[in-house]
Amino acid sequence: MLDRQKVTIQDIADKANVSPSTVSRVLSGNARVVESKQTAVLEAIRELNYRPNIFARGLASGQSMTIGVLTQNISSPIYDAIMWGILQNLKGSGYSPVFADGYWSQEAEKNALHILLDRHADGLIVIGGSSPKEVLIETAKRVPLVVVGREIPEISENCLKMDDFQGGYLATQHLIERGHRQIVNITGILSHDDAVERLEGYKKALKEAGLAVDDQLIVEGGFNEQSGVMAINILMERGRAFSAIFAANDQMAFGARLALYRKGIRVPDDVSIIGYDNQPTSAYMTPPLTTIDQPAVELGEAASFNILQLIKGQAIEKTTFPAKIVMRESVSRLR
Amino acid sequence: MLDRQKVTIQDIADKANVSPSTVSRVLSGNARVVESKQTAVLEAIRELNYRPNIFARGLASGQSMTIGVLTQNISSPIYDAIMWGILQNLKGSGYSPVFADGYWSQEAEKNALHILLDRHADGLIVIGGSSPKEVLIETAKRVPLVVVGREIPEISENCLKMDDFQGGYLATQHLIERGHRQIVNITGILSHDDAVERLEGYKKALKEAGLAVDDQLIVEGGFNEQSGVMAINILMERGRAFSAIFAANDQMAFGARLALYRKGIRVPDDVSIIGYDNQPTSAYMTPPLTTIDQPAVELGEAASFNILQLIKGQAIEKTTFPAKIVMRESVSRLR
DNA sequence: CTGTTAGCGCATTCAT
DNA sequence: ATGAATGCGCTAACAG
Repeated sequence: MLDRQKVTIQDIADKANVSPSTVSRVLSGNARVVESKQTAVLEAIRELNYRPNIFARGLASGQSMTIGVLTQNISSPIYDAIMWGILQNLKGSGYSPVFADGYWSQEAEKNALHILLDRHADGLIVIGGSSPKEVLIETAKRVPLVVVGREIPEISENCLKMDDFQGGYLATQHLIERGHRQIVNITGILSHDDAVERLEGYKKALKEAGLAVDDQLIVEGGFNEQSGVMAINILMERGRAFSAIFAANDQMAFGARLALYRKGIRVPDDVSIIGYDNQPTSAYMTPPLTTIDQPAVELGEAASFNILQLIKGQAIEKTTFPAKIVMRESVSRLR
Repeated sequence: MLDRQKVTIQDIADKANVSPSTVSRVLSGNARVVESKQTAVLEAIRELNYRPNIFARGLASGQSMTIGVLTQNISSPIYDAIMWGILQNLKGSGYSPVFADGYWSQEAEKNALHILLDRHADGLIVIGGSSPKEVLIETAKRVPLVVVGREIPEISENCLKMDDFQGGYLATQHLIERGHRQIVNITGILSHDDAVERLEGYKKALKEAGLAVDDQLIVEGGFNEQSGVMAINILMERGRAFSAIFAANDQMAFGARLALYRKGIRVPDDVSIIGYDNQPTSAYMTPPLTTIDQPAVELGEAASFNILQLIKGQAIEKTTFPAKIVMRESVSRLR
């Protein structure tokens, strides 16, 4: 055992000729301390390079001053944007984020949730995921919770989400309006609510336009580029003709686009594509991709703002993030 | 303050008719306990759904049972792969990883390091980064440390890295061998050692072949796709002709490729590209990209293996990861 | 405003 | 093999 953390609050107290409590007070800022002692303590802290022991602090106060963030895949661009938003708003709040990754697996996600709970996170931000809603409802009773990207009626106030159904609807409608009738849907992981909703939106738009929902034109993807590529292969094998694709996120849209490109199929001349998320990278990188806007950074900011409010015991107001199409040139009009 | 964590070790002791010490013993497994009491305790734990308080445990034991991982950008594919390797090896070790992100900024990185230290991580894995080496040397004295992707002579045993110089050299040599003489280098962030080394390797290969190093053909990138795109724009403005590009990572190679594509320049027919990292996504997604292999998962596995060894006070053996070219069809032979 | 006291929940002596 | 006692470093009443 290394003996770093040798200097304790008592050492500071001694050096500054005050009691430990006084040191604690200037540290927390919860009570007034005479100027002279204040500076003496601060000076001692600096000289001795004192760092509070978070274990002792957590044990005594019951708070960890951390916000647990449960994600599905830390290294996905959309999560990156959300996390960025979270960080921005947490800065200066005194709380630090602690991340745990669900790796798109329900088992790992459960485990990650436990880790966060065990670490006594003062608040929890759950981004998407496939945790049974009962688990989240139960969790919400024990600790301030904000769920991003899912709508759970029982704890609706804790949820922050875009209208995925509407997004899927708009995307599909956009294609229909442009004359497309054989429209593919590359869905997300269907154990995730948002994926299902986007699919339902797609179906609704078709039905509303009097078009049949053709299962052969629906392929379940995995929210990553590879699955977009594979989806095209699957579609080719099925042999159904199509003139447009609605992919449930930009990464899959991107994969699909590349797969088409390799087969010599042009976008949007031969096939139109619309994605989802409006990821900066997609926007900037790919040949222009029409997509549905997912205000990820804003979602993240709202999430951390809300969790802070909840921790402070203050009310939160429900913000809604409407679905919105961002048009670029990956959809063409059919004649 | 919520009163979750109501059930303590004392509750278990009471229910199982033993002393708290005994409960602690079965929990840690550090001492023999009679079978009957053992099962009684386990039963009580299960029934009361007991979870140890990590603060109390950390305070009493001085250990956190966590490994701090300092990254530069959690959401970068290469870090993702490294982290995956780390996770694999940590599983079942009793240690959990805790992540902190340096966001490619020295300031944020310093902060992240402090966070990890404050959390009393029992070991630290620092992936790349731009922390002054003095800081790392000092840190290594206080806590078991493994540095991935940097070579620091003073703590060489703690370092785990590929030969970036050799990688840059090989990549450039490969292009030269194929007849290219005007070779662009889109470098990484030059405050990072690995970026500098790849650049130096590039220069060495040029000189060795009797080619001049032309500053106009060198562009500093940011290790992401966007900077690859921008690099091409910058090059176009400069107006220097070139027939090949060596990009210091696959993401930038990818960006460069797209930028070229948009300008109607074909790869590899008009311009050859070689990347760095051999990222699965690149390999799978982009039109084949010749690249330098970066065994990220293996690096991650080695890192966590080593950190575990260090914590146990056991010796580690120095593994070397040689640079290796992975050839696909993004480099053509010039006639 | 400040010092004193008493735990927070657990691991770890030390006895037995 | 097991219980009792002690303390990890800090915060939060409680007095003054």
